[in-house]
Amino acid sequence: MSVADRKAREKEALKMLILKGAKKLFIEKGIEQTTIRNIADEIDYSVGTVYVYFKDKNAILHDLHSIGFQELGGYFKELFSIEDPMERLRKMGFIYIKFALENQEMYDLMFNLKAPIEFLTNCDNEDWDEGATTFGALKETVHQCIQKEHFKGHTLEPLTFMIWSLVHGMCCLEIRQRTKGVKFTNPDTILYDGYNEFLKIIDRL
Amino acid sequence: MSVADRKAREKEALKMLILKGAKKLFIEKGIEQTTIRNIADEIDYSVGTVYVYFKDKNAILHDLHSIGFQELGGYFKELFSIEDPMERLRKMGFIYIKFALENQEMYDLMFNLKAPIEFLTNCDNEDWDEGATTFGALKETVHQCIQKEHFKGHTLEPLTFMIWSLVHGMCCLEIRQRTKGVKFTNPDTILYDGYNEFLKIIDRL
DNA sequence: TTTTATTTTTGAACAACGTTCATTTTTTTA
DNA sequence: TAAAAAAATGAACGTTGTTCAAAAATAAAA
Repeated sequence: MSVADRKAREKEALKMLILKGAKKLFIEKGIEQTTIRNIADEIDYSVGTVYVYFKDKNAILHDLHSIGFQELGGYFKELFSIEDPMERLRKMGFIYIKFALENQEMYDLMFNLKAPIEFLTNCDNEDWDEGATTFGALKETVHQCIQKEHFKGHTLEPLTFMIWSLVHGMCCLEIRQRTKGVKFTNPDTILYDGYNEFLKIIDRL
Repeated sequence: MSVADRKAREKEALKMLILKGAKKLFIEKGIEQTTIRNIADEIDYSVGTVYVYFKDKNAILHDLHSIGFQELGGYFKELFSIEDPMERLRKMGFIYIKFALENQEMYDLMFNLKAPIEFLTNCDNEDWDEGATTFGALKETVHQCIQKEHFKGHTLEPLTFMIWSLVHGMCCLEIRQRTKGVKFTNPDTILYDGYNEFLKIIDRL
């Protein structure tokens, strides 16, 4: 019994080692530039071993995308202590942007790359649980704002989606380099400047 | 003299033929799933010929991204006749979303894929003219709104960027399939529903 | 027209990729 | 210590983007 247990633990450990190596290389040189051979080299195993623990590259990317959501959850932790939902909403956006800028490759993987969603589709999995949960957290905060008489005349779900899109859009444009070359007056702070315009608006709602 | 002219015209024609074939396949089966060999087959030329007319795959993607901006310009044409800048701003967003939904692969290429920007970087080109021009058009409309006493207390460039991000974010989430699996009540109309929430807000500003 | 020069097109060949799987090595069990 | 099971291996396969010497087609010169 204990042998099987240890084996299971070792299997899990090696799986994590692969993911850790993959993440390191992804951050170092980009996801597209990282090959399975690179990952195998990084952790001193052969290519074949990687394929014993992961069906394909999409499976690695999906698991790493899930880890990304855990890390985003870590960033969000400090929000729990904020009572006022409007205050929490404001801060949530800032943290979201901060996470995206500090973890660009992971953010790309979580919200932009096709691989994690393709993996789910291949597994006949209709739902994107990580996304649904995170969106649910934002929706709950917006819901509380509405209960406190904010956002009069608005509909919860579309409003929440609009807010998500607003911050996501900024992060996306930045990470995919669409803010470079557009000749902003203040390119370095445009994300936070843009978000502040949003804050100015909702302060009045 | 006329021979050289004809040759130049033929060169241009073949270049366009390659782009046309590439675009067809991109729309049919996706950009990532389309190979140079596919493109060559499509237009009954060999692989080598494609490389005579384009430095690499990024060059094709960049030229096609420029064509995409021309097409977006076509969608935007009807905006010129709208006098009221607020009305024009509202409609601009709708058309932007419409373009994105009706030309998903092209939109992805224009605003998401790294290839066109990588191409510019490789050519030591700092500027992304197509993006800057389109952003400029939006900025001009927002500027006229401000002149008509709308958006009091807001700063032009960050506000414009925020609006762009809002619609881009929605299109991006949709195209990259992040709206599927999140269990929206009305997944089919969420983009327009979300944008309508934005319209409700700016109607009061 | 025939020959030479130039331009255009070709597709085999290369390195690198994701992926597979028969074989080898290691570990567990008898 | 020997047999069985599990884990790890890396050569090999099909595809990819890309290159480039050779071939084919066209233009210029004779």
